[in-house]
Amino acid sequence: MTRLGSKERTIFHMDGDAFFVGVEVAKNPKLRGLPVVTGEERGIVSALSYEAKALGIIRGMPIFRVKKNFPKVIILPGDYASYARYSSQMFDIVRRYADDVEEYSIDECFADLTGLSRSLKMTPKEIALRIKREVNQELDLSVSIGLAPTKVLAKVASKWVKPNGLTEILKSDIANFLIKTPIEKIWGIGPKTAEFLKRKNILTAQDFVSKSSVWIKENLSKPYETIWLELRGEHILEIDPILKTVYSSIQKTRSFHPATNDKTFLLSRFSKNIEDACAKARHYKLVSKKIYFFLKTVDFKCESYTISLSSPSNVPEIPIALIKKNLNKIYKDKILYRTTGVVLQELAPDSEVQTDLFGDTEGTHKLELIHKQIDSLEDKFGKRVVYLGSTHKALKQKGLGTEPDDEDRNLLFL
DNA sequence: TCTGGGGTCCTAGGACCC
DNA sequence: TCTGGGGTCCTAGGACCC
Repeated sequence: MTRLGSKERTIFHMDGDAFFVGVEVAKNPKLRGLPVVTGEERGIVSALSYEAKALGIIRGMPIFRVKKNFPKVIILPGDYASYARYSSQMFDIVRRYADDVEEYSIDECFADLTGLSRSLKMTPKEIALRIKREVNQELDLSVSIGLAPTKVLAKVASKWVKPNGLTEILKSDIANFLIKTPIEKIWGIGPKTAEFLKRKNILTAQDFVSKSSVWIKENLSKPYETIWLELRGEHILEIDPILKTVYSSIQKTRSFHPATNDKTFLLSRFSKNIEDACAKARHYKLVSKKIYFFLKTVDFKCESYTISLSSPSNVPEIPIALIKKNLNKIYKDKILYRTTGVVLQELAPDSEVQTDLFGDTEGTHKLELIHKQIDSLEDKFGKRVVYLGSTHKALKQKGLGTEPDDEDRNLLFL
């Protein structure tokens, strides 16, 4: 009998190199070797090639500045359908070798290689090399891979050599890596905690793991204790191979320029947020019990309010009316706002919710049927062939979002 | 990094109850 | 009239991730 608990693990982490741009180059090899950025549709750089990085461009830089200062850079809009396709092909290659693959984000995955060496007659490093080569040859994508006893260490490893790297951290060798890892580079330690730790003279990951367990418990919350253990080589975080089809919340937010305090306009933005969020909820067959909505001011302050629905729903009409009614809870006259956003919370599968047709005083059921029809129209004719009249104003302003001209669109007034 | 959008998880503290 | 100690549940908000 083997005892899994006591066994050394080999955790694999793979990270796409400049993934969005990588896919663009794979789609169009003429772009190879050129400075390329994506994010045109958002107005800021979301991904950039290493050639673009070498020029001094960074993530989040406004596109207009790229155009002005770096006229030779190729600027592309995001093509998320392609990214998703390449992503799943990439993960499928990992699945040729490992059973449990966790799709952590569109360009990252974890896998447990423990025990595979025997059956595959390869070392973990050889397996990783095979995966890397297959991703390379079949998808024309470059990835960096880390191998280590835990997930947190595997993240350290995959970042060690980039792009196109392969790094293994052996248990006996952990300290050598941690000495050279600044505290703020550790997965799960963000700016706030890094600042706190630095004030305590903890500058590297090695400084961090040298602290006693008591000190960690007294000074930090639970997630940091997990990180502390994992950095010491103790396996805590499991690989979670369940595919993401259930959301616990769905969020839609959009910023606009210039900032405004025009209530009618803000309401139309909320209307669009709600429409989009509800469409996604219907797509995943989820209904929401609570609507959280917020305004962000020009100086990035947030005012929010939560509304509970009398019955779970995924149609936009009722939430929109409720936001309209409650807007004054968060809206102040003289303040300029730059963002509206909504979050559908407490999501549950719509099958679990009994539609109470007799108590349906608000006509919810009818609305659900109408929206199902609209959804299938959109499948056929494209997004936003039909939308609510209350959203119209949000789409009217040009250059705000990604929407095409709306001249010949159909409005639905309810 | 002068700041876009979409997520998750954890905690402190209030409300309420015995 | 004043009062202890403890539990649960919920919510808002912080921190972090890609």
